[in-house]
Amino acid sequence: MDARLHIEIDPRADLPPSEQLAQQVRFAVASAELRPGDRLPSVRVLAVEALVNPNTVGKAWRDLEREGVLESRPGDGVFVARGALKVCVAARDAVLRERVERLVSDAHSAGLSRGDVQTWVDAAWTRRSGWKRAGGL
Amino acid sequence: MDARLHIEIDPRADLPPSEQLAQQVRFAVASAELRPGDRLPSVRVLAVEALVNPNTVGKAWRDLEREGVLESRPGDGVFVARGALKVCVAARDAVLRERVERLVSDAHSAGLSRGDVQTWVDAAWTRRSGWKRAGGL
DNA sequence: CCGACCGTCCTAGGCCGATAGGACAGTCAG
DNA sequence: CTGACTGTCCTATCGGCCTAGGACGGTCGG
Repeated sequence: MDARLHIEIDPRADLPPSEQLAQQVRFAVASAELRPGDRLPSVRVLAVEALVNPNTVGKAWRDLEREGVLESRPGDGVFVARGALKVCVAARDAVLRERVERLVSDAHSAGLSRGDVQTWVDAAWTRRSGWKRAGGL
Repeated sequence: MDARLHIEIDPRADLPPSEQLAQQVRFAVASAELRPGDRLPSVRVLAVEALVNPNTVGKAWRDLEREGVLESRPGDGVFVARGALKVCVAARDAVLRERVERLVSDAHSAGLSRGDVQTWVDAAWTRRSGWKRAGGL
């Protein structure tokens, strides 16, 4: 039931730490790495691991609760909510499609060809998953 | 010689306005839309068009000058520097490859397949450039 | 020379988010 | 009950970045 998730926060990234935290949870739920009923690390424990302030973790948890991803039981812990998977899959698709959109838009206006981007995506994917066939998960 | 570039700033984006400004100039140079010797709009004029503060434009111009992209001639204007193209192409590739890397990394950890991303990229590109062949510009 | 434009610089303020540190109540094992 | 844990809340404070407004000197056409 207890989830051990390897959170990695980059304080210098474009997104604020609390949002990085929330997104990593959303993605973990969407990929079924986190499942409804799982208990997340406590605010203070995760704050130490992720090298952020407990309030920052609390903000992420609160945001996710408002989205229906988490369920908070004060005095007990925070848990992945029942309808979380559907919410997170939708959020994941929206976020990543938007990023693809902006990437392509910028690449296009910067003078890159379609093939350049395709090649880079392919190379990055291969580098990450070795030589497995397309159709991961 | 005078460059008319359509700058679009989103004050709510992840990147601060001055950085959006700088990147749009870098990309315009990389795509040869802006060429060495071209004069850029004055700080105050562009500030009005982009709906930002003149100081914000000034900061972007200053950053780009430090990179060797622009050349500032006080009392006259700012111009695209001689070695700008090489610098901007390198910067463009670095920035966009990094974004591809993070996109693929996130998509992978979020449970998406390689085909999902490839399809999205392809669709986005086609939507943008109609049905032209690969190898745009 | 003069005036309009240019980039640069400086001070002050506001906004947003993370940080620091503490206080509170609920839950649960011993 | 006690103590250790849980989430929540509140008040500063700090930092980055944009905003506001003004002042300075250089450049150039008339």
